[in-house]
Amino acid sequence: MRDQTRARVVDAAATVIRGEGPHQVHVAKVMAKAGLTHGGFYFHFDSKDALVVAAIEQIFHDGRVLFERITDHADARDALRAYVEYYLSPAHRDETGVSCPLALLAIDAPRLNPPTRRAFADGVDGMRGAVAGLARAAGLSDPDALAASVVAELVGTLILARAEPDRARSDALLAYSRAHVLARFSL
Amino acid sequence: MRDQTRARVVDAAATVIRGEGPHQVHVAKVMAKAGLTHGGFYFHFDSKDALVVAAIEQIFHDGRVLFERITDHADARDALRAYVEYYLSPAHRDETGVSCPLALLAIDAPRLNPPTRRAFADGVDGMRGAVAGLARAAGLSDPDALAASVVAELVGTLILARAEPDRARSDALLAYSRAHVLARFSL
DNA sequence: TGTACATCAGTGAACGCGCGTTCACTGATGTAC
DNA sequence: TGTACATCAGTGAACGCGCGTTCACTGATGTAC
Repeated sequence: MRDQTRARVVDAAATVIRGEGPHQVHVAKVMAKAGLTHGGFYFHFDSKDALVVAAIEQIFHDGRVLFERITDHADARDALRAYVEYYLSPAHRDETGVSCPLALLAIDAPRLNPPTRRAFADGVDGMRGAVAGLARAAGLSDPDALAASVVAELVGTLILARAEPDRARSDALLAYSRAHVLARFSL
Repeated sequence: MRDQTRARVVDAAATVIRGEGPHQVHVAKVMAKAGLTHGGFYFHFDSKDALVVAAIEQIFHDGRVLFERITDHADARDALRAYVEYYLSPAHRDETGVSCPLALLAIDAPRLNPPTRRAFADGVDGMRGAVAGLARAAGLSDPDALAASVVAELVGTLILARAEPDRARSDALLAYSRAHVLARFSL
């Protein structure tokens, strides 16, 4: 019961962060989203910051699960293609639920409190490592550097596509980077 | 006198946004930074949001001036090279003053209030247009699409380089993207 | 040139509200005997 | 099996502080005559 309630609160906070950013996490709002009153909050968390840390870890966890589901192919080249095509799709750009943590949090990362920042840095390492692993399995040269550079390109494109108010131009931005990244992966 | 004071307040707000993000702009703090008391704030601005809009416009203006200074070369290829090399330099990553507005604000853009969001979208258009102009002058094919894609790559790399706590790894990230972007510009 | 008045560019106190945190209390569930 | 008590998982009121906004006021400067 206790663990389930806590998980509901963390999920509610993660939803707020995804939709409105980390500084819009407010105790009473998140507790209400979870169907509770704010008074019981400190039975589950030491502070609001502790909740934010837990929610960001949850966001990275959800991101990893999504990544594994999308890249679940026997062939590493198929996995890379599926990943890039999903990452730079209009569906991913418009997704309000589980999505890439980096595109949600990267600019705020240097300003977050130390434990939150560590949770972020660990998440980025995991992401880059996973892409590098696929690149290595696909026989591409210098997979670590390639993965780091491509991840930066994917994240930048997704962020700017979400910032572009004109839908057609946003779609074009995604399409161009998609073709370019696939070429970099020799796909 | 009035205009000078207002400009000081806007600059103070821009400094706060650059260092701490748009949601850290507080009337009393910004006025104190400008050497004033908070009571006089509404003599210069209609609301706090109006100040944020003005500060973001200032940030884009400063960014354009910086861009023009760096790309002030007779040859378009020299200008592109200078731009990319500065953009992806450790100095730019560590710069706390005037810097690229996109790398500071892009994730927050969709959540800003409408006038602020418009100021952001106009700024992005100006940036992409400037890079596309240089690409066209350098004789590169499909300059608009190339500019859009490269800007996304630059922004993504700078954001992630700033988020990476390990300095050596951050430097490596910049170096790899630098080489890659210069190659895309045939430089 | 001097006087009266208006406007400018602020100051500093106060208000009201939101939000993080605390705390006394409560009904439901678990445990001892 | 029933009774007494402890613990769990919350509720709801209250506190204190920060922050956006308002307002009465003030000394300095500008303008009319």
